[in-house]
Amino acid sequence: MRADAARNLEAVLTTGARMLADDPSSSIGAIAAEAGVDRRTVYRRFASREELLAAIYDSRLAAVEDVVRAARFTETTVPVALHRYVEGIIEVNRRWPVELTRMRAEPSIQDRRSRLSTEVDAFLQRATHEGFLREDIPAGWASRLLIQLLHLASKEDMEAPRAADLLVETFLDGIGAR
Amino acid sequence: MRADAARNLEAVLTTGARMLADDPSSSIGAIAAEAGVDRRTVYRRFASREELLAAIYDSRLAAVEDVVRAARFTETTVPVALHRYVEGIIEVNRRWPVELTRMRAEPSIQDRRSRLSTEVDAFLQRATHEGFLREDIPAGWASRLLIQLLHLASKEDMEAPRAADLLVETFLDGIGAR
DNA sequence: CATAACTGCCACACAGAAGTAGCACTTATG
DNA sequence: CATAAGTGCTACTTCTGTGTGGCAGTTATG
Repeated sequence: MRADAARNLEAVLTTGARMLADDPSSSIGAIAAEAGVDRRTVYRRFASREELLAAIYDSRLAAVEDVVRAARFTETTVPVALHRYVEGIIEVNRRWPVELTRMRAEPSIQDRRSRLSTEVDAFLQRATHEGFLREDIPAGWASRLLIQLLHLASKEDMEAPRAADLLVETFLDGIGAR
Repeated sequence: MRADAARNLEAVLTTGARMLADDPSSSIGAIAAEAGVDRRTVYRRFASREELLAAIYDSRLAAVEDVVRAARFTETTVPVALHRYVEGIIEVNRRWPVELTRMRAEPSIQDRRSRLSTEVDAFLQRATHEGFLREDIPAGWASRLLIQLLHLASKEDMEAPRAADLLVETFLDGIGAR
């Protein structure tokens, strides 16, 4: 692929992610215009709107997979892995702010998604066993809470590392006074 | 208004809220069908799609206003008011699961919305002064965290009071082990 | 039960977006 | 610099959703 074509493709994907996060019904024409490209150019890469969405979602998923791999959930101490994971996901959320829930149906993507959440769940369970998390909370609450906090921290106007610190502190200690 | 007409109107509003929360681009036809009503009936009440959305949003806003009023932010102790507020909003979120962010532009609605968030912010500030919340957190973090936790707890499969307890506990203490 | 209110259905014009086709033009790369 | 890759533009068809009109039929309410 030619270098400029790759640049255009990248622009379409990231711009699309940003616009679709803001308005899920954004038209291909609008996305193309915002990316500085003709509508026809998008259709040369993607046969349909669905394919573009799948490609955007795939980009996000790949980025998340990289973060999970780099976090080394099973090989590092809980605090270190948690910080690496949180900081990484915040950056992914900012670059690929796509609402994951929108992509039901795609079986292959669904599969990768559930594999990731299994890994995170296992990590949280390990954290519980090692005494970092309370044991008297409903099943699933920790993981859903973490996801929600990640959405929140990603939108916060601060550097990813600081946002990650704030998130982890809130996650573990809440914001109640001692 | 005739009683059956009122029932239909109610069905259109609540069904619309539910469907639009799931897919913001739901068509009026789809909403009408799901509500067991003809598409034309919707257009007899609302001149346009925008008006229907505004009416749905207005319903939610009114419900939130009721909850805030009933919470008595300035007249009750912090823990009691917080619990009342949280439990009330969870119920509102379940009956009117509309994404508020979608309604930018409407000036009158925007106004009521900002008034509500001002009241909540003032309450959280009072809670901080009275020693219930930490003082060393960034401005706005507490209120955005609370909103996010409310989304999370509303989707949880448990009675509103239990979900409220879990939320408040997480809000104040986090989920880290002592 | 008479009446007014309300509804369902068929039909229509209109707008916007999806997707497709071909051609002239530009530009990265060997 | 020659060439193949890539792009922009105009135009077209198709489809779906919005919004409107009219009319026959049903139903709540006095």
